[in-house]
Amino acid sequence: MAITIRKIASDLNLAVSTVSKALGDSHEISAHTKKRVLDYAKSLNYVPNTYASSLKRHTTRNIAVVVPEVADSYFATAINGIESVAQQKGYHVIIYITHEDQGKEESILKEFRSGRVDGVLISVSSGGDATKHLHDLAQSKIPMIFFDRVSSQVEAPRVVTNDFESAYQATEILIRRNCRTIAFLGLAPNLSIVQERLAGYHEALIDQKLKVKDNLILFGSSDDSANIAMIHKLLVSRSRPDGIVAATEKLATQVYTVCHSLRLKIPGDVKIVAFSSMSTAPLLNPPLATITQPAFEMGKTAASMLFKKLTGKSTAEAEQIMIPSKLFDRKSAE
Amino acid sequence: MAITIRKIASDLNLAVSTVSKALGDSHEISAHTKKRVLDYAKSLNYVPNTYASSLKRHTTRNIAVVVPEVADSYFATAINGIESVAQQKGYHVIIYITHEDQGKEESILKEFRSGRVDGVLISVSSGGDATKHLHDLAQSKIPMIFFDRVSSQVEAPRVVTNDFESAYQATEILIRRNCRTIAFLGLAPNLSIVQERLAGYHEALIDQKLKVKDNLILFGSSDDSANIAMIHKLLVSRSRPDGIVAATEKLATQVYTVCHSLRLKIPGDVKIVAFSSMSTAPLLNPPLATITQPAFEMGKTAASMLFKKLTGKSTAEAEQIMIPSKLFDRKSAE
DNA sequence: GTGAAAGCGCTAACAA
DNA sequence: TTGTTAGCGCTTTCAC
Repeated sequence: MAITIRKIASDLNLAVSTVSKALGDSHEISAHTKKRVLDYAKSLNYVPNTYASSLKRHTTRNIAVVVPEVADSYFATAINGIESVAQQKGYHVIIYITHEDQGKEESILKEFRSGRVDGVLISVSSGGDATKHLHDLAQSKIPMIFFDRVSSQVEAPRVVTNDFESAYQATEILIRRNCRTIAFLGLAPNLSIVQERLAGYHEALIDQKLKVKDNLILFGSSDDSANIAMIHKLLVSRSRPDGIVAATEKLATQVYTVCHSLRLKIPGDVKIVAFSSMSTAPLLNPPLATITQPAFEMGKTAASMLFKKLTGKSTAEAEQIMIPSKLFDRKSAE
Repeated sequence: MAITIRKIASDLNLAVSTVSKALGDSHEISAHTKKRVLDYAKSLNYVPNTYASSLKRHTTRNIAVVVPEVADSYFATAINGIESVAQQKGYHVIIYITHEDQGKEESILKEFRSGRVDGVLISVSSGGDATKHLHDLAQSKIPMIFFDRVSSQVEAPRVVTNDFESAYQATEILIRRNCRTIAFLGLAPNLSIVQERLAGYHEALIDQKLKVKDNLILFGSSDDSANIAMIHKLLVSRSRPDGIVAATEKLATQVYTVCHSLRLKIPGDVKIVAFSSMSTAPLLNPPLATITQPAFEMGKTAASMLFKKLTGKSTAEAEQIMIPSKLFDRKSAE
């Protein structure tokens, strides 16, 4: 049996409420009693039962972070950012991984109505177009903030990066380096970020009077070998691109793998710029030119927005914060 | 106000206990009543309040994962493994990041006595030698399993990899490739895994009749620029090594960075083998020879051990499971 | 098969 | 300043 407030109260000949207030450093309690309670509690190694107080107060000090994947430098770093502010505020971070599976995402979000968490930070999965579960949660009492992968259908505060401009820049740089057949590799086309990046790519091509060819726009999945096969096919086809804009780091490394196996030279045969937060990008062979998202900052900002909502200083419903990415021009695009 | 069991009961003209049992699919309840309750609950989108039931049952369906870092491929992948079994068992994973700070680790572990989690998986931080907090938790009712970075001072089940043999192999391969001045780069020397790896390195040198030189054994920290400076100093010194065994992937990439800036050739000037789970190791310049730990498996196994303890099929106190790492010989060691 | 009631550990009115 | 008391929403005897 863990030690409870009641035991402290009876041992000290006090009422439970007195002890509760003393522990909560209430001004109603005399300094003397407070000290007595605190000292005794410490000597007993008292730790309050979170569940009891959660039940009573309808608040949990837990926040949920829902991500498609955790072994990915963007999400791992964003989680770091989130955790840094959560920890500072005394909140706990529960991680939910959807593995790009919308069914999982739905059941996860549904659970949130059980009161296990006070708020939710989410980067949506690519597996599907349904938004009902997001709507339901947005409608509920529990605040939700999107980060990175947002849903344009659902009203909720969000933190994003400048995907459109970044993709535009990435494409432009390839054009400037004389690429004329530039492919775009994205994850599922239903993802907001993929749409934005694709649009940026598209516009850059148009602006530079290059044709947009559908067969150069490819969408991967979370199945690695399928992606490899897709990229392989692209790179052996007659319309082999001389430049690639990759919307995720996974796709970029897969391009590297395929190029190595096909003995294609980067950047000689094909140049590439990728959206990626990998710290090893400069160490790759060749160094990978990247659009580096401010992952840590985005996590931090999203968490701060959530805490603002939790403490009532509510951010407006559809508030959006944009934190720009940075282009690092490296060998792979030269 | 969320909808509760009581509302269902009164709407259906039943007792709360009946509803509770029906929801729990108890055999005491008639099929007819069960259906009535279940249907109505579903129509109301009823979700039970986890906190109330946790308070009552003294169990939370939460497990804690305590790691030094999350933006590291080993830990990220291990978390994936843990989450895969937790999700399947209907448990939630709360992530705690110590950032290699033992003070943080202590306060995190202390919180666990509040009943927020049913069990703990931990990979200890490097920042200090204290073990009291680990002892305290091991002594408490809440089960704890070590994975990867264990404490040799504290009795608890653990899952590890064959650090000693792996380091031995890594060192041996460098010797076979004619390295004669082999350095060892580790994190804090108080870490079990660093000790094991160092011992393996040590023994391989002895077995091959090479001298062990203290100035070739270096310990890094979580301060990147300090590590870089340390490595830089090592690589410009008169006793510059011709081989390096790096105990973590961070240190390995830092060696790459320094070598690039010093124009030192890998493997020509210095060869390197590193403990790492990076998926990009083969894509580095040059491809990095690695000891790859079974991160996902280790996470999965640790989680399974924990669930065994939670469900009473208790694993013996000091049970240890070892899952071997694999050596990938690549260009950096040739 | 169903219901009444006690209580998990804590908080917060309200009373003293 | 301190104490009494009524719950938070649920589970679980035990009685009907």
